[in-house]
Amino acid sequence: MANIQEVAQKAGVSVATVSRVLNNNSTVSPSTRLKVENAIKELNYEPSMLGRNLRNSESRLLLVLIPSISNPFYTEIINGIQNTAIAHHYNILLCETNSNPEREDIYFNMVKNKLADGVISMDPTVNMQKLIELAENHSIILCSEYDESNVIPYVSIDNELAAYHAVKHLIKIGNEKIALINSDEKFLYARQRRSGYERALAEFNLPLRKEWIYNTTQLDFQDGVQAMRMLLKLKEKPSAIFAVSDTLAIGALKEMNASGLKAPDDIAVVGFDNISFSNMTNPTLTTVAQPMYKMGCTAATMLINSIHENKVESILLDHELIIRESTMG
Amino acid sequence: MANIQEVAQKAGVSVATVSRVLNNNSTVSPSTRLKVENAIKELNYEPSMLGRNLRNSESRLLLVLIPSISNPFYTEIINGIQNTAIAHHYNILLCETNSNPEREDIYFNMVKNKLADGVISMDPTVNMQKLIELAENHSIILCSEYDESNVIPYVSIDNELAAYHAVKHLIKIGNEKIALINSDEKFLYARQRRSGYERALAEFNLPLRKEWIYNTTQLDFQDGVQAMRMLLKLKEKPSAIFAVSDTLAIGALKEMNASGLKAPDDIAVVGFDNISFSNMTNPTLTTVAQPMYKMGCTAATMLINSIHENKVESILLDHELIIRESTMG
DNA sequence: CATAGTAATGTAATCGATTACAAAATAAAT
DNA sequence: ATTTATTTTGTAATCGATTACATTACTATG
Repeated sequence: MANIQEVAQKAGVSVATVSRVLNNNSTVSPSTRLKVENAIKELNYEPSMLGRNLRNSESRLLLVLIPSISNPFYTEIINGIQNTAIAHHYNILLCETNSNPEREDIYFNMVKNKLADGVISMDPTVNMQKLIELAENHSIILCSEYDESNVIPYVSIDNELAAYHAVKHLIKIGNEKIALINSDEKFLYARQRRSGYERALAEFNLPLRKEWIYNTTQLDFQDGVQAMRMLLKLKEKPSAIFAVSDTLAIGALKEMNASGLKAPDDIAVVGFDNISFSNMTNPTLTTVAQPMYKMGCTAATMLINSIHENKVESILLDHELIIRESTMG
Repeated sequence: MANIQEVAQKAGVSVATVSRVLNNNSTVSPSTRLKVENAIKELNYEPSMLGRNLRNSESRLLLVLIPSISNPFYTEIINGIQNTAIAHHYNILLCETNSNPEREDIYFNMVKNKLADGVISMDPTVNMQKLIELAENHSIILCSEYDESNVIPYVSIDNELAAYHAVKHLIKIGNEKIALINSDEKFLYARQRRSGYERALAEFNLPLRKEWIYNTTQLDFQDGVQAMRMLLKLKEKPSAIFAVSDTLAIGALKEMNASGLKAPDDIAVVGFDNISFSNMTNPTLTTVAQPMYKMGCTAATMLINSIHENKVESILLDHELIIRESTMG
């Protein structure tokens, strides 16, 4: 691959002139511009981003941290991020951390090393301490997951309110014994959603029974299966279930099926996230939809603003309850 | 962020010495090494990859092209790629092309621009012409998808044989009227799987009826729903279905459910890919599993070998038929 | 025609690292 | 003590671009 020197030589001009043509900056006479353009074509020249980035000390690359690409929840968010980034001439680098701190470090280093201009983190297991440290010198946005200290700008939804709405819906359709399948409450969203669940119960004077709250370690289908298995063993079984993730809810439905139970007649189920599978289950799953695409766009816009040294404010977007068969009689 | 000059100054040595400590290359005396290491710590210095990469003209970044991260099929492959890459001190850049040629161009340019050292393409819609052109000067591996011309090394499975096995299984359990839900046959794998389907039918002297072959445009659930809807409208309905993707098969199951039909009693169904959700459906889905993790590892190993100028041969890995409820009486 | 003013191009420093080669410091041998 | 060999360190070129500043080539004006 040719470099700028060779192009300059072939065109019979200096490297500066070639660079000017490349960036169509200052005034280059039409005739020399043509000469340079021809030389570029002939040599099949492509400017090296390494050289350019080193000089400009920017990479126009954005890091997007996700714990696992297998979680369909991230799909639309990433689309939003990507479209927005590309519109601003940035590219994104999808980084799957698998919640592995070492892998996380690799990506943090890319930012420190100027190989990326900023980070959007969607990893709830991210080392917040390190991230905050990184945020002192670099642009970082939290998306969907965030930190209460509000040191790092975030975009998310009101998890407490969303959970409240979901549970209220279950109550409205006649349920009084409502279980919660929650993830590990070390995560902020898990604590917030539990709090919304509790608020709804309290508001209608329904009992809050701790055996109806099951915490999973992961968010896989299998965890939902396991949770439901436990709940069905109870003497007093719940009549409805709010799961904080569609994957858990789908696992729960699967286990109900295996036990010959039907939603919503035997047990009504509400999930969270509106992943594409949630419309493929039998019955289809009632769920809370987050404005994922918009969330992605917003996160990207915030990050790019932050990179350009603009002040950035955290944002909470609206959610929506999508009622399907698993809560419709 | 400090640079190597400042470290050198603080340590009272030359930049060369600092660089030597960084790469713990040649012999640096223990005492100066200590001085340098202290300076590095004090200044919180991290070497700039831009400078290093420019000088070494490598980025140690691998591009992984996928059409869409929403397809769960890629999950394990990517894990394999990532683990192998990291073991060799490479990082991967996940690139979602959305089958958009412009986006594809962006990523191709990153390679031409030395911002990435090589590419693993898993995008069946990739512009093969351009890719082959790129392969003249750069390291490229095709994974799962490939090109018959064999100009670019690939790792895949024997699609014809896998389809043959799947259909033979349907025949063995007593089906004679077997439909094929195939994707667009512009894709090589689609042609190969159809060919395996036809071979199995021919071997058992079963009729090959063109109304039992349905081609979808995409691989979404909805396409499977649509396909099944058409097949159920036929005067003579098939008794079994081989779908070339689990997503299609799951859509088909969904539509059967909606019509009050049960697998396998009314219609047996076999999918392809063994995505995690295929074990969550009701009934669970019989499917052809590809050794996805291994495929990813192999692809990464091949690419890294190729980057290091080693000769690389294409490889076909073994598949496995996983029999579940959708074909078990 | 001389000269000022503007447009076009070139020169060379710079970004932050690596490394061949040169030079200095130290150790070993006579 | 001098020479030689070896270890350690420094100097400066290099990777491929951008850009401030200098210089040259035009144009216009009196």
